[in-house]
Amino acid sequence: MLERFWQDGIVHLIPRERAQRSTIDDHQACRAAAGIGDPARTAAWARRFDLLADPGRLTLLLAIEAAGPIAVTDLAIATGISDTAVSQALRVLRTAGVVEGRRDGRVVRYAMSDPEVSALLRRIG
Amino acid sequence: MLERFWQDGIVHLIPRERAQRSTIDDHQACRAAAGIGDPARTAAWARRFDLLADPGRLTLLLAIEAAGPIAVTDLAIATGISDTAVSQALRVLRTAGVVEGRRDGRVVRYAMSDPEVSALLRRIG
DNA sequence: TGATTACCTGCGCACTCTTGCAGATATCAG
DNA sequence: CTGATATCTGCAAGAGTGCGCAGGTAATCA
Repeated sequence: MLERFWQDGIVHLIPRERAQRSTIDDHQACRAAAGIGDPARTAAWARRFDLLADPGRLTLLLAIEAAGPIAVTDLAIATGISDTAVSQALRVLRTAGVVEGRRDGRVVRYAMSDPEVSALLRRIG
Repeated sequence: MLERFWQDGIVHLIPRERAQRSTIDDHQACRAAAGIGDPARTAAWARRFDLLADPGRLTLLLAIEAAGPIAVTDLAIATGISDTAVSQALRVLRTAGVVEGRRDGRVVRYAMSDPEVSALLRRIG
């Protein structure tokens, strides 16, 4: 949470304790601080990117995005990843709320459940 | 590199060695395989996401995207990250080709150098 | 030249994450 | 019930990573 305060007649966004050391360029430092935005929002996006950062998970997500609700076995065959690794990856993605699985007899079919991630995947696909 | 081949009169995209185990749904497995696309492309995106996955680096990138060419010291002050950590993060980003620094006297100003990442940052900002 | 500023880098610690193996659970077929 | 299929889950190994500390380099100023 950055607090606004005045200094030299200009609104600054840098907390006082950090501003003690002289900046190279006040204006740019303030624009940078403004560009960061809400730390919680940044953390949430970092978490999303972290989920997409593993080649195996990214491949699985691209497959799920393309093939809609799809069984674990079919994902393993389509991607060439061992079914154990697929199951582990899906657990991580499920816990994070990025995918969700629905049981149908012996089969569990997975689909995307985070619209932001879906949009991101369509953008890079 | 997936190869197309015929089976049961339908074009499949699953390599033969994986297709030995029976699929739950052939059609969906093939759509999934098609959705994966080029593995090299997927790996490149996974690498990009990995760079964005660290909260510190993501914060720095948002700051750089917002404030254009900006000095290391100003980045440290604006983000509240130690200058050592900023320098380390910038080295990683520089090596990956996401940012580039230009020297101006004692100061090195950093700017974005990967349009894809820039677009991504503007999208979430 | 010597001091200061701005930035970079090697090292080491602590932490996290992915994966394979082995075993457990759940559902269906006979 | 028995066996087979589909999926899930602990555990341990191995690799990778971010950060602080201390020290190094480059450029400016007195």
